[in-house]
Amino acid sequence: MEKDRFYASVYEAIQEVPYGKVTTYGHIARLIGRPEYPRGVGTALKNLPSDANLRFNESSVPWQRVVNAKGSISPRGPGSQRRQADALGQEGVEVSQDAMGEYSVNFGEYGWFPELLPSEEAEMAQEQES
DNA sequence: GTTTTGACTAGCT
DNA sequence: AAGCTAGCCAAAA
Repeated sequence: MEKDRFYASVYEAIQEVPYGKVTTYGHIARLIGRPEYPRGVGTALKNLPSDANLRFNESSVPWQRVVNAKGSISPRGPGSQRRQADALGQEGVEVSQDAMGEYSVNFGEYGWFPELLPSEEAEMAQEQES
């Protein structure tokens, strides 16, 4: 199904976000060729399986490295924001919390926004050979 | 089945 | 500058 391919693309793209860096839902959407559907990236993450036997699951996909365009951790279930903030802190990403309780990261220091996925660059290089 | 919600965002007020 | 809208479409209701 098309949606499954979309999910897989989302997970694959997120796996290329480097340790200690963060990117946005919108950026992932653009990287996989669906610039108009950043919301789908969020949906895919919401449905990320916990089952360790599956190819894509909570430990194989660095879900914590995805934040919203404002640089903050998107609100969802209670405690979930805190969990993500902790996960990021674990890998050296500073997460600050404002008076409103909103967690955010500094893109200048931690942002990761390539034009192409590293894997795609590799393919491009491959084609150059002759 | 149909309708509403929502890990979103760029563009307008 | 803070808030609203349209567009998006899978999930949940």
